[in-house]
Amino acid sequence: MQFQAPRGTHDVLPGVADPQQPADERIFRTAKWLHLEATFRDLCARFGVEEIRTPIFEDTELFHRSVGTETDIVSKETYDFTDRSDRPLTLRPEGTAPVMRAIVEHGLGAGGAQLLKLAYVAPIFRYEAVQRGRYRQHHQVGIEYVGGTSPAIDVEVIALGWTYLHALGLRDLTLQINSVGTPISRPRHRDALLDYLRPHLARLSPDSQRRSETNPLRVLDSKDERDQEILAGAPLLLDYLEDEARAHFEAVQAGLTNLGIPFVVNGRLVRGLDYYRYTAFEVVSAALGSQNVVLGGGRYDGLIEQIGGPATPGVGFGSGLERALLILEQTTTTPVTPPAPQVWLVARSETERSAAQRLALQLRLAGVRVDLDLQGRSMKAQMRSANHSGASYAAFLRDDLPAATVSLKDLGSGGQQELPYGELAAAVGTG
RNA sequence: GUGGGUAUAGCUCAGGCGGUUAGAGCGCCAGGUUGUGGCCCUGGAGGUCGAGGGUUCAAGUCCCUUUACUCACCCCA
Repeated sequence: MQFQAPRGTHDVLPGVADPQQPADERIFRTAKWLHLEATFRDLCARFGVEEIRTPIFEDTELFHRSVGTETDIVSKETYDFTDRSDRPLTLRPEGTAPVMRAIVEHGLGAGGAQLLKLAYVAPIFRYEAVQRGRYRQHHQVGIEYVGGTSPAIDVEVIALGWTYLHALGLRDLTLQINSVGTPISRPRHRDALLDYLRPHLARLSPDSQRRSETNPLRVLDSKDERDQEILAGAPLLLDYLEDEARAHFEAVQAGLTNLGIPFVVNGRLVRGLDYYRYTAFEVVSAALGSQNVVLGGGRYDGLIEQIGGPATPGVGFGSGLERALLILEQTTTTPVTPPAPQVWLVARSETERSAAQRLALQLRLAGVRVDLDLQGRSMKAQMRSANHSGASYAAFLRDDLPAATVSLKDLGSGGQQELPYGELAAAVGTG
Protein backbone atom coordinates (compact mmCIF):
# COMPACT_ATOMS: atom_id res chain seq x y z
CA MET A 1 0.00 0.00 0.00
CA GLN A 2 1.01 3.57 -0.46
CA PHE A 3 0.84 5.84 2.54
CA GLN A 4 -1.21 9.01 2.42
CA ALA A 5 -1.45 11.93 4.78
CA PRO A 6 -4.22 11.13 7.30
CA ARG A 7 -7.72 12.27 6.39
CA GLY A 8 -8.23 15.96 6.88
CA THR A 9 -4.51 16.77 6.97
CA HIS A 10 -2.34 18.29 4.28
CA ASP A 11 1.29 18.60 3.30
CA VAL A 12 2.51 22.11 2.62
CA LEU A 13 4.71 21.74 -0.43
CA PRO A 14 7.66 23.65 -1.84
CA GLY A 15 7.58 25.28 -5.23
CA VAL A 16 4.86 27.00 -7.19
CA ALA A 17 1.37 25.57 -7.39
CA ASP A 18 0.16 24.24 -10.72
CA PRO A 19 -2.46 26.75 -11.92
CA GLN A 20 -4.47 23.86 -13.36
CA GLN A 21 -5.21 22.62 -9.89
CA PRO A 22 -8.23 23.86 -7.96
CA ALA A 23 -7.75 26.68 -5.45
CA ASP A 24 -8.30 24.24 -2.60
CA GLU A 25 -5.07 22.49 -3.56
CA ARG A 26 -3.08 25.52 -4.53
CA ILE A 27 -3.09 26.99 -1.04
CA PHE A 28 -0.77 24.29 0.29
CA ARG A 29 2.51 25.90 -0.78
CA THR A 30 5.16 26.98 1.66
CA ALA A 31 5.73 30.41 0.12
CA LYS A 32 2.08 31.34 0.69
CA TRP A 33 2.15 30.24 4.30
CA LEU A 34 5.35 32.13 5.01
CA HIS A 35 3.88 35.23 3.45
CA LEU A 36 0.75 35.04 5.57
CA GLU A 37 2.69 34.42 8.76
CA ALA A 38 5.09 37.27 8.01
CA THR A 39 2.16 39.61 7.37
CA PHE A 40 0.58 38.64 10.67
CA ARG A 41 3.79 38.87 12.71
CA ASP A 42 4.74 42.20 11.20
CA LEU A 43 1.33 43.61 12.04
CA CYS A 44 1.49 42.25 15.59
CA ALA A 45 4.81 44.01 16.08
CA ARG A 46 3.19 47.25 14.97
CA PHE A 47 0.40 46.74 17.51
CA GLY A 48 2.89 45.92 20.23
CA VAL A 49 1.76 42.31 20.48
CA GLU A 50 4.28 39.59 21.27
CA GLU A 51 4.14 35.96 20.25
CA ILE A 52 3.58 33.06 22.62
CA ARG A 53 4.11 29.40 21.77
CA THR A 54 2.46 26.65 23.72
CA PRO A 55 2.62 22.85 23.35
CA ILE A 56 0.37 21.24 20.77
CA PHE A 57 -1.11 19.01 23.45
CA GLU A 58 -2.37 19.74 26.95
CA ASP A 59 -4.03 17.95 29.81
CA THR A 60 -7.41 16.84 28.54
CA GLU A 61 -9.02 18.42 31.58
CA LEU A 62 -7.93 21.91 30.49
CA PHE A 63 -10.15 21.74 27.42
CA HIS A 64 -13.01 20.07 29.25
CA ARG A 65 -13.04 22.89 31.77
CA SER A 66 -12.67 25.68 29.25
CA VAL A 67 -15.35 24.48 26.89
CA GLY A 68 -17.91 24.03 29.64
CA THR A 69 -21.10 22.08 29.78
CA GLU A 70 -23.48 23.61 27.29
CA THR A 71 -21.89 21.65 24.51
CA ASP A 72 -20.75 18.08 24.18
CA ILE A 73 -18.19 18.76 21.50
CA VAL A 74 -15.16 18.00 23.58
CA SER A 75 -15.62 14.29 23.92
CA LYS A 76 -16.73 13.91 20.32
CA GLU A 77 -14.34 16.12 18.42
CA THR A 78 -11.04 16.27 20.22
CA TYR A 79 -8.03 14.09 19.58
CA ASP A 80 -7.67 12.47 22.98
CA PHE A 81 -4.98 10.01 23.94
CA THR A 82 -3.08 8.76 26.93
CA ASP A 83 0.68 8.65 27.13
CA ARG A 84 2.71 5.78 28.53
CA SER A 85 2.00 6.93 32.04
CA ASP A 86 -1.74 6.92 31.33
CA ARG A 87 -1.95 10.70 31.54
CA PRO A 88 -5.01 11.92 29.60
CA LEU A 89 -3.85 14.38 26.95
CA THR A 90 -5.54 16.17 24.06
CA LEU A 91 -4.27 17.77 20.87
CA ARG A 92 -5.09 21.48 21.01
CA PRO A 93 -8.65 21.97 19.65
CA GLU A 94 -8.61 25.76 20.12
CA GLY A 95 -6.12 28.53 20.64
CA THR A 96 -7.28 30.41 23.69
CA ALA A 97 -7.28 27.93 26.57
CA PRO A 98 -3.58 26.94 26.29
CA VAL A 99 -2.59 30.60 26.26
CA MET A 100 -4.62 31.25 29.40
CA ARG A 101 -3.07 28.21 31.04
CA ALA A 102 0.40 29.55 30.28
CA ILE A 103 -0.51 32.98 31.65
CA VAL A 104 -1.71 31.49 34.92
CA GLU A 105 1.17 29.01 35.19
CA HIS A 106 3.87 31.66 34.73
CA GLY A 107 2.07 34.48 36.48
CA LEU A 108 2.21 36.64 33.36
CA GLY A 109 -0.80 38.63 34.44
CA ALA A 110 0.46 39.23 37.94
CA GLY A 111 1.16 42.73 39.12
CA GLY A 112 -1.94 44.66 38.28
CA ALA A 113 -3.00 46.96 35.55
CA GLN A 114 -0.62 45.84 32.83
CA LEU A 115 -2.49 44.64 29.77
CA LEU A 116 -1.05 41.44 28.27
CA LYS A 117 -1.04 41.40 24.48
CA LEU A 118 -0.21 37.99 23.02
CA ALA A 119 -0.26 36.43 19.56
CA TYR A 120 0.01 32.87 18.36
CA VAL A 121 0.32 30.88 15.16
CA ALA A 122 -0.63 27.32 15.84
CA PRO A 123 -1.97 24.06 14.44
CA ILE A 124 -5.46 23.14 15.67
CA PHE A 125 -6.87 19.62 15.78
CA ARG A 126 -10.50 18.60 15.63
CA TYR A 127 -11.92 15.22 14.78
CA GLU A 128 -14.62 16.27 12.33
CA ALA A 129 -16.05 15.31 8.99
CA VAL A 130 -13.94 17.15 6.44
CA GLN A 131 -15.39 19.54 3.93
CA ARG A 132 -14.30 22.67 2.14
CA GLY A 133 -12.40 24.94 4.53
CA ARG A 134 -12.65 22.47 7.39
CA TYR A 135 -9.88 20.07 8.15
CA ARG A 136 -8.88 17.81 11.02
CA GLN A 137 -5.61 19.65 11.33
CA HIS A 138 -5.89 23.27 10.43
CA HIS A 139 -3.97 26.35 11.50
CA GLN A 140 -4.93 29.56 13.18
CA VAL A 141 -3.32 32.87 13.85
CA GLY A 142 -4.81 34.61 16.81
CA ILE A 143 -4.34 37.20 19.51
CA GLU A 144 -5.41 37.55 23.11
CA TYR A 145 -5.59 40.80 25.08
CA VAL A 146 -5.78 39.83 28.74
CA GLY A 147 -6.33 41.92 31.85
CA GLY A 148 -8.81 44.60 30.91
CA THR A 149 -12.55 45.11 30.47
CA SER A 150 -12.55 48.40 28.59
CA PRO A 151 -14.47 48.31 25.29
CA ALA A 152 -11.50 50.12 23.79
CA ILE A 153 -9.65 46.81 24.10
CA ASP A 154 -12.35 44.96 22.18
CA VAL A 155 -12.09 47.61 19.50
CA GLU A 156 -8.30 47.29 19.34
CA VAL A 157 -8.52 43.52 18.95
CA ILE A 158 -11.10 43.77 16.18
CA ALA A 159 -9.01 46.47 14.51
CA LEU A 160 -5.96 44.22 14.51
CA GLY A 161 -7.95 41.36 12.98
CA TRP A 162 -9.56 43.56 10.38
CA THR A 163 -6.24 45.15 9.45
CA TYR A 164 -4.59 41.77 9.22
CA LEU A 165 -7.12 40.48 6.70
CA HIS A 166 -6.78 43.64 4.66
CA ALA A 167 -2.99 43.55 4.78
CA LEU A 168 -3.20 40.06 3.33
CA GLY A 169 -5.20 41.46 0.46
CA LEU A 170 -8.62 40.05 1.36
CA ARG A 171 -11.58 42.10 0.21
CA ASP A 172 -15.36 41.86 0.27
CA LEU A 173 -15.41 40.84 3.89
CA THR A 174 -18.18 41.49 6.34
CA LEU A 175 -17.58 42.14 10.02
CA GLN A 176 -20.49 41.02 12.15
CA ILE A 177 -20.72 41.83 15.81
CA ASN A 178 -23.07 40.97 18.62
CA SER A 179 -23.21 40.88 22.37
CA VAL A 180 -23.84 37.48 23.88
CA GLY A 181 -24.52 38.90 27.30
CA THR A 182 -23.57 37.22 30.54
CA PRO A 183 -24.37 34.04 32.47
CA ILE A 184 -27.19 36.10 34.01
CA SER A 185 -28.84 37.41 30.87
CA ARG A 186 -28.33 34.36 28.72
CA PRO A 187 -30.71 32.05 30.63
CA ARG A 188 -33.36 34.78 30.70
CA HIS A 189 -33.17 35.11 26.94
CA ARG A 190 -33.11 31.38 26.51
CA ASP A 191 -36.35 31.02 28.45
CA ALA A 192 -37.96 33.76 26.40
CA LEU A 193 -36.84 32.10 23.20
CA LEU A 194 -38.27 28.76 24.27
CA ASP A 195 -41.55 30.43 25.19
CA TYR A 196 -41.64 31.95 21.72
CA LEU A 197 -40.83 28.68 19.95
CA ARG A 198 -43.16 26.45 21.92
CA PRO A 199 -46.36 27.22 19.95
CA HIS A 200 -44.48 26.84 16.64
CA LEU A 201 -42.59 23.71 17.58
CA ALA A 202 -44.52 21.32 15.35
CA ARG A 203 -43.88 23.47 12.29
CA LEU A 204 -40.13 23.71 12.78
CA SER A 205 -37.78 21.47 10.86
CA PRO A 206 -36.82 18.21 12.60
CA ASP A 207 -33.30 19.56 13.10
CA SER A 208 -34.57 22.67 14.79
CA GLN A 209 -36.96 20.70 16.98
CA ARG A 210 -34.03 18.73 18.20
CA ARG A 211 -31.94 21.88 18.64
CA SER A 212 -34.62 23.52 20.72
CA GLU A 213 -33.92 20.81 23.26
CA THR A 214 -30.15 20.64 23.00
CA ASN A 215 -29.07 24.16 22.14
CA PRO A 216 -31.94 26.64 21.59
CA LEU A 217 -29.65 29.47 20.50
CA ARG A 218 -28.65 27.44 17.49
CA VAL A 219 -32.23 27.37 16.26
CA LEU A 220 -31.67 30.99 15.33
CA ASP A 221 -28.95 29.83 12.94
CA SER A 222 -31.17 27.39 11.08
CA LYS A 223 -30.62 27.24 7.33
CA ASP A 224 -34.19 26.13 6.77
CA GLU A 225 -36.25 28.88 5.12
CA ARG A 226 -39.51 27.96 6.87
CA ASP A 227 -37.69 28.07 10.18
CA GLN A 228 -36.41 31.53 9.38
CA GLU A 229 -39.94 32.77 8.66
CA ILE A 230 -41.10 31.48 12.02
CA LEU A 231 -38.08 33.05 13.68
CA ALA A 232 -38.74 36.51 12.28
CA GLY A 233 -40.21 37.72 15.54
CA ALA A 234 -38.09 35.68 17.91
CA PRO A 235 -36.67 37.48 20.93
CA LEU A 236 -33.06 38.56 20.53
CA LEU A 237 -30.38 38.31 23.15
CA LEU A 238 -29.73 42.01 22.65
CA ASP A 239 -33.11 42.77 24.17
CA TYR A 240 -32.16 40.99 27.37
CA LEU A 241 -28.78 42.55 28.02
CA GLU A 242 -28.06 44.11 31.39
CA ASP A 243 -27.44 47.86 31.32
CA GLU A 244 -23.73 47.33 31.75
CA ALA A 245 -23.49 44.90 28.83
CA ARG A 246 -25.56 47.18 26.68
CA ALA A 247 -23.33 50.15 27.44
CA HIS A 248 -20.26 48.06 26.67
CA PHE A 249 -21.70 46.97 23.34
CA GLU A 250 -22.59 50.51 22.38
CA ALA A 251 -19.10 51.68 23.26
CA VAL A 252 -17.60 48.99 21.04
CA GLN A 253 -19.77 50.12 18.15
CA ALA A 254 -18.78 53.74 18.72
CA GLY A 255 -15.13 52.70 18.83
CA LEU A 256 -15.35 50.85 15.52
CA THR A 257 -17.07 53.80 13.92
CA ASN A 258 -14.32 56.02 15.27
CA LEU A 259 -11.75 53.89 13.43
CA GLY A 260 -13.77 53.77 10.24
CA ILE A 261 -14.21 50.00 10.44
CA PRO A 262 -17.52 48.98 8.87
CA PHE A 263 -19.64 46.43 10.72
CA VAL A 264 -23.13 45.05 10.92
CA VAL A 265 -24.89 44.04 14.11
CA ASN A 266 -26.06 40.45 13.82
CA GLY A 267 -28.33 39.68 16.73
CA ARG A 268 -28.24 35.99 15.88
CA LEU A 269 -24.48 35.62 16.03
CA VAL A 270 -23.77 33.12 18.79
CA ARG A 271 -20.78 31.38 20.29
CA GLY A 272 -20.66 27.69 20.97
CA LEU A 273 -18.58 27.97 24.09
CA ASP A 274 -19.71 28.84 27.59
CA TYR A 275 -16.94 31.22 28.39
CA TYR A 276 -17.84 34.05 26.04
CA ARG A 277 -19.26 37.26 27.54
CA TYR A 278 -20.33 40.54 26.01
CA THR A 279 -18.70 41.08 22.64
CA ALA A 280 -18.73 38.39 19.95
CA PHE A 281 -17.64 38.99 16.38
CA GLU A 282 -16.98 37.21 13.12
CA VAL A 283 -15.60 38.15 9.76
CA VAL A 284 -17.25 36.22 6.93
CA SER A 285 -16.42 35.95 3.26
CA ALA A 286 -18.67 35.13 0.35
CA ALA A 287 -15.71 33.46 -1.37
CA LEU A 288 -15.83 30.49 0.98
CA GLY A 289 -18.41 27.73 0.95
CA SER A 290 -20.65 26.98 3.85
CA GLN A 291 -17.68 27.29 6.20
CA ASN A 292 -17.55 31.01 5.59
CA VAL A 293 -16.06 32.39 8.82
CA VAL A 294 -12.47 33.51 8.29
CA LEU A 295 -12.01 35.16 11.67
CA GLY A 296 -13.97 34.83 14.90
CA GLY A 297 -13.57 35.96 18.45
CA GLY A 298 -14.98 37.70 21.43
CA ARG A 299 -14.64 38.51 25.07
CA TYR A 300 -14.13 35.64 27.53
CA ASP A 301 -14.10 37.24 30.96
CA GLY A 302 -15.00 33.99 32.72
CA LEU A 303 -12.43 31.69 31.22
CA ILE A 304 -9.36 32.12 33.38
CA GLU A 305 -11.36 31.63 36.54
CA GLN A 306 -12.92 28.57 34.98
CA ILE A 307 -9.53 26.93 34.51
CA GLY A 308 -8.43 27.68 38.04
CA GLY A 309 -6.77 31.07 37.76
CA PRO A 310 -7.61 34.44 39.29
CA ALA A 311 -10.63 36.14 37.76
CA THR A 312 -9.16 37.95 34.76
CA PRO A 313 -10.97 39.41 31.77
CA GLY A 314 -9.79 38.87 28.22
CA VAL A 315 -10.72 39.32 24.59
CA GLY A 316 -9.23 37.83 21.44
CA PHE A 317 -9.76 36.26 18.06
CA GLY A 318 -8.66 33.26 16.05
CA SER A 319 -8.43 33.22 12.29
CA GLY A 320 -8.14 30.16 10.08
CA LEU A 321 -5.00 30.25 8.01
CA GLU A 322 -6.28 27.87 5.34
CA ARG A 323 -9.53 29.79 4.99
CA ALA A 324 -7.70 33.09 4.56
CA LEU A 325 -5.46 31.56 1.89
CA LEU A 326 -8.49 30.05 0.20
CA ILE A 327 -10.16 33.42 -0.15
CA LEU A 328 -6.90 34.97 -1.32
CA GLU A 329 -6.43 32.24 -3.91
CA GLN A 330 -9.82 32.97 -5.42
CA THR A 331 -9.66 36.74 -5.42
CA THR A 332 -6.04 37.50 -6.29
CA THR A 333 -4.33 37.12 -9.61
CA THR A 334 -0.70 37.48 -8.57
CA PRO A 335 0.32 34.41 -6.58
CA VAL A 336 2.97 34.50 -3.91
CA THR A 337 6.01 32.55 -5.06
CA PRO A 338 9.23 31.42 -3.38
CA PRO A 339 12.21 33.79 -3.60
CA ALA A 340 14.20 33.29 -6.82
CA PRO A 341 17.99 33.16 -6.92
CA GLN A 342 19.58 36.44 -7.94
CA VAL A 343 22.21 34.71 -10.02
CA TRP A 344 22.70 31.21 -11.44
CA LEU A 345 26.26 29.99 -11.95
CA VAL A 346 27.02 28.04 -15.12
CA ALA A 347 30.05 25.76 -15.45
CA ARG A 348 31.18 23.39 -18.19
CA SER A 349 34.37 21.67 -17.05
CA GLU A 350 35.59 20.11 -13.83
CA THR A 351 37.72 23.16 -13.02
CA GLU A 352 34.85 25.49 -13.79
CA ARG A 353 32.52 23.45 -11.59
CA SER A 354 34.82 23.59 -8.60
CA ALA A 355 35.36 27.30 -9.15
CA ALA A 356 31.58 27.74 -9.35
CA GLN A 357 30.90 25.95 -6.10
CA ARG A 358 33.61 28.03 -4.41
CA LEU A 359 32.18 31.27 -5.80
CA ALA A 360 28.65 30.24 -4.83
CA LEU A 361 29.64 29.84 -1.18
CA GLN A 362 31.49 33.13 -1.24
CA LEU A 363 28.47 34.97 -2.61
CA ARG A 364 26.08 33.25 -0.23
CA LEU A 365 28.23 34.33 2.71
CA ALA A 366 27.90 37.84 1.33
CA GLY A 367 24.10 37.55 1.40
CA VAL A 368 23.40 36.83 -2.26
CA ARG A 369 20.87 34.19 -3.33
CA VAL A 370 22.86 31.92 -5.64
CA ASP A 371 22.11 28.57 -7.22
CA LEU A 372 23.93 26.22 -9.54
CA ASP A 373 23.79 22.74 -11.06
CA LEU A 374 25.44 20.07 -8.90
CA GLN A 375 25.00 17.11 -11.23
CA GLY A 376 27.32 17.96 -14.11
CA ARG A 377 24.46 18.54 -16.53
CA SER A 378 24.76 20.07 -19.96
CA MET A 379 24.97 23.80 -20.49
CA LYS A 380 21.55 23.77 -22.09
CA ALA A 381 20.16 22.09 -18.99
CA GLN A 382 21.91 24.55 -16.72
CA MET A 383 20.55 27.50 -18.65
CA ARG A 384 17.09 26.02 -18.61
CA SER A 385 17.31 25.62 -14.85
CA ALA A 386 18.51 29.20 -14.55
CA ASN A 387 15.58 30.37 -16.58
CA HIS A 388 13.01 28.32 -14.68
CA SER A 389 14.41 29.39 -11.35
CA GLY A 390 13.46 32.96 -12.09
CA ALA A 391 17.05 34.15 -11.61
CA SER A 392 17.78 37.60 -12.99
CA TYR A 393 21.33 36.76 -14.04
CA ALA A 394 23.44 33.83 -15.20
CA ALA A 395 27.17 33.94 -14.54
CA PHE A 396 29.50 31.83 -16.71
CA LEU A 397 32.63 30.54 -15.04
CA ARG A 398 35.09 30.16 -17.90
CA ASP A 399 38.55 28.64 -17.99
CA ASP A 400 39.47 31.00 -20.81
CA LEU A 401 38.73 34.17 -18.84
CA PRO A 402 41.24 35.90 -16.55
CA ALA A 403 41.36 34.44 -13.03
CA ALA A 404 38.52 35.39 -10.66
CA THR A 405 36.39 36.70 -13.50
CA VAL A 406 32.95 35.68 -14.76
CA SER A 407 30.88 36.53 -17.77
CA LEU A 408 27.62 37.87 -16.37
CA LYS A 409 24.48 37.65 -18.49
CA ASP A 410 21.29 39.59 -17.82
CA LEU A 411 18.58 37.01 -18.48
CA GLY A 412 16.00 39.68 -19.09
CA SER A 413 17.79 41.78 -21.68
CA GLY A 414 20.28 39.20 -22.88
CA GLY A 415 23.19 41.63 -22.40
CA GLN A 416 26.48 40.15 -21.23
CA GLN A 417 29.69 41.53 -19.71
CA GLU A 418 32.82 40.30 -17.97
CA LEU A 419 33.23 41.11 -14.29
CA PRO A 420 35.69 40.31 -11.50
CA TYR A 421 34.27 38.25 -8.62
CA GLY A 422 34.46 41.25 -6.33
CA GLU A 423 31.93 43.24 -8.32
CA LEU A 424 29.46 40.41 -8.75
CA ALA A 425 27.44 40.87 -5.57
CA ALA A 426 26.83 44.53 -6.35
CA ALA A 427 26.02 43.79 -9.99
CA VAL A 428 23.26 41.29 -9.23
CA GLY A 429 21.61 43.68 -6.80
CA THR A 430 20.59 43.32 -3.23
CA GLY A 431 17.04 42.17 -3.83
C1' G B 1 -23.84 9.95 11.96
C1' U B 2 -26.72 11.12 6.88
C1' G B 3 -26.94 12.11 1.54
C1' G B 4 -24.67 13.21 -3.34
C1' G B 5 -20.36 13.21 -6.69
C1' U B 6 -15.52 11.41 -8.37
C1' A B 7 -11.28 7.73 -8.92
C1' U B 8 -7.29 6.59 -16.21
C1' A B 9 0.50 9.59 -16.84
C1' G B 10 3.62 14.30 -12.07
C1' C B 11 -1.01 17.95 -13.11
C1' U B 12 -5.87 18.84 -15.85
C1' C B 13 -8.75 15.53 -18.53
C1' A B 14 -10.59 12.39 -23.30
C1' G B 15 -11.66 7.29 -23.88
C1' G B 16 -20.23 6.10 -28.38
C1' C B 17 -23.50 -0.20 -28.08
C1' G B 18 -17.16 -4.46 -24.12
C1' G B 19 -12.71 -5.80 -29.21
C1' U B 20 -6.09 -6.02 -30.67
C1' U B 21 0.36 -2.12 -28.78
C1' A B 22 -4.87 3.06 -23.48
C1' G B 23 -4.66 8.83 -25.74
C1' A B 24 -4.30 14.55 -25.57
C1' G B 25 -2.67 19.24 -23.40
C1' C B 26 0.61 21.02 -19.77
C1' G B 27 5.00 19.54 -17.08
C1' C B 28 9.70 16.63 -17.26
C1' C B 29 14.19 14.77 -20.19
C1' A B 30 17.13 14.86 -24.78
C1' G B 31 18.29 16.74 -29.60
C1' G B 32 17.64 20.68 -33.62
C1' U B 33 22.31 25.10 -32.39
C1' U B 34 30.40 20.20 -30.88
C1' G B 35 28.81 23.61 -25.02
C1' U B 36 24.36 30.63 -23.86
C1' G B 37 18.05 30.04 -21.52
C1' G B 38 12.99 31.72 -23.09
C1' C B 39 9.78 31.02 -28.58
C1' C B 40 9.48 27.19 -32.27
C1' C B 41 10.33 22.07 -34.28
C1' U B 42 11.54 16.73 -33.50
C1' G B 43 12.04 12.69 -30.37
C1' G B 44 11.80 10.23 -25.48
C1' A B 45 10.66 8.66 -20.55
C1' G B 46 6.41 8.08 -17.54
C1' G B 47 0.13 4.32 -16.57
C1' U B 48 -0.81 -2.98 -12.09
C1' C B 49 -6.94 2.42 -15.77
C1' G B 50 -7.92 3.11 -6.88
C1' A B 51 -8.18 -2.21 -4.86
C1' G B 52 -10.58 -7.22 -4.74
C1' G B 53 -14.01 -10.51 -6.90
C1' G B 54 -17.61 -11.85 -10.82
C1' U B 55 -19.86 -12.19 -16.04
C1' U B 56 -17.48 -13.01 -20.98
C1' C B 57 -13.69 -15.92 -26.16
C1' A B 58 -12.43 -10.75 -24.64
C1' A B 59 -13.40 -5.68 -19.24
C1' G B 60 -10.61 1.12 -18.52
C1' U B 61 -15.81 0.05 -20.34
C1' C B 62 -20.94 -4.42 -17.52
C1' C B 63 -22.23 -6.43 -12.21
C1' C B 64 -20.97 -6.92 -6.84
C1' U B 65 -17.83 -5.63 -2.78
C1' U B 66 -14.28 -2.43 -0.75
C1' U B 67 -11.02 1.82 -0.05
C1' A B 68 -9.77 6.76 -0.87
C1' C B 69 -10.92 11.62 -2.28
C1' U B 70 -14.62 15.42 -2.52
C1' C B 71 -19.15 18.54 -1.65
C1' A B 72 -23.27 19.29 1.38
C1' C B 73 -26.29 18.18 5.88
C1' C B 74 -25.68 17.45 11.26
C1' C B 75 -22.22 19.88 14.43
C1' C B 76 -18.95 23.95 15.04
C1' A B 77 -14.06 26.46 18.97
